[in-house]
Amino acid sequence: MSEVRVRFAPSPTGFFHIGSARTALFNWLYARKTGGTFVLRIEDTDKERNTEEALQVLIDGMKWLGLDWDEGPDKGGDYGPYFQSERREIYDKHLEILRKNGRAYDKDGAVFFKVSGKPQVIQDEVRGRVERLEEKDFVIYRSDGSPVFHFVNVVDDMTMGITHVIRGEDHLSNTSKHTELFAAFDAPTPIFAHIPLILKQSGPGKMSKRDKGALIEEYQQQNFLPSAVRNYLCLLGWNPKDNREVMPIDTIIEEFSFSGVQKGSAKFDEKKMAFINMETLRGLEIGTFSWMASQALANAGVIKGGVDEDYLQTVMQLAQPKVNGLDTIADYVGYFFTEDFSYDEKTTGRLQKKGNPVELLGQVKTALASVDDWKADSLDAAFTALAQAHGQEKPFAWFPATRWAVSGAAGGPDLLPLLEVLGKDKVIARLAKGIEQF
RNA sequence: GUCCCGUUCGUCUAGCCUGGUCAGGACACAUGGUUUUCAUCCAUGCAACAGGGGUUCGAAUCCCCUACGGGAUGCCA
Repeated sequence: MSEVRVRFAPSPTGFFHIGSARTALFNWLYARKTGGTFVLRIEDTDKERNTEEALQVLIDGMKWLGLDWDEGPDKGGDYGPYFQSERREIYDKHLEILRKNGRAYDKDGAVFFKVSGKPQVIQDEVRGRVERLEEKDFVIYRSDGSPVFHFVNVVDDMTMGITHVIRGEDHLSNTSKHTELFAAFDAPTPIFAHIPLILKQSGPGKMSKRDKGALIEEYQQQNFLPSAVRNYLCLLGWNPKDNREVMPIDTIIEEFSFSGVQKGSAKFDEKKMAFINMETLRGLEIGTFSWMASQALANAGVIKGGVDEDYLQTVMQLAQPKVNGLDTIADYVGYFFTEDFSYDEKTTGRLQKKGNPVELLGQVKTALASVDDWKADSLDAAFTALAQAHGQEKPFAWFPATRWAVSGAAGGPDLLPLLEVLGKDKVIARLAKGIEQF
């Protein structure tokens, strides 16, 4: 373990915002890169909003993204408690220090902090030297007796031995308040790194919880790969300075540095997110892919109960190179697992316009019924023989109707392997069912 | 209003520190190809240094100004 101690200090609001998630991620990356400690501290001072469920959303999201913490809720640690609501004694003790220093005074029923009047110099790891004068004394305890954010934040960072404060740029202007406080406690100032904000993809301003893609819960629900979401989030505001984009997390940890962090804020791009997700999906081991796909299929109600592992994996071998997301996998390969699939009406109409599907399907059914060695090669031979019997070189004329009859769709995996995997009985039965549709 | 931060293709960005490359890559988009089909794949194309002034033989790169965007200026966090 190195000396580095970083923290993520969210306040549980009932949702996990993408911007918060990225702040957590950058802290986590830095901790893992340096062999330091990643602390999760819960800023649950707002009694009204802080429910058990709200905390759970946060914890689920963190776990889903694979951002494990070394100290915090469920983990404990030597610097607890890790809930601000349980640290009141510590705050009050520190208020007394400031009072003794002559840096805190009462006014209008509240407690004010007396600023030094000196410009605060922040050596920011991302932005370089930033200088700002904190002009006015500010409130550290409200008239209702509760301590305010700036005060508790500094006291917590100080007492928890935080060495690096990595947070959103919206806190850059607040930093002069914080350095004033650290100095007043005669405590060393942590190293700051202010990371850019994530802006909404269209229109002005930062992502708000109402924007599409703003909440980690959405990605969980839509069966995005957590590693892909995490990868994309890394790329929003950081890059390894070469052209690599889709990378394993170990590589990102290895390459991560503040010099690679962007100064300007970045717009969220759902298309790129989807692309990274697809790329990540393609790179999965077939076993992993099959397992995840089966979860998605089960959620969609396509799979009920157990499925034969070998069959599942064979189907997924066809699907993996072509599918672009797990949220649509049920549409793409659902018919492999259930007879309860629907025929695409547009395709039905198109087939009727183009020729006589009933006749075509009847011919295919007869041709395939006599195939005993049910392999793609033999099926190819049977189709070719059928074509040649009708004076055609290639059997392409029979393909669209066949695909439609067995899958209900106009597109999908390669037809012959598809038929092979589906098996003779199902194919013959579905050809018959297809004929009845007209 | 004041203070702080920022600004390269539509988007994410490389290049800037240590001036000299047709300003590179990716997503998106367009066209063509492959494919029975398709959500894949391949090829090609489109497209940017916010504006103005300096410094310099030469500026995306260094300096200044302006504009625009964001943040702070709360007894919110």
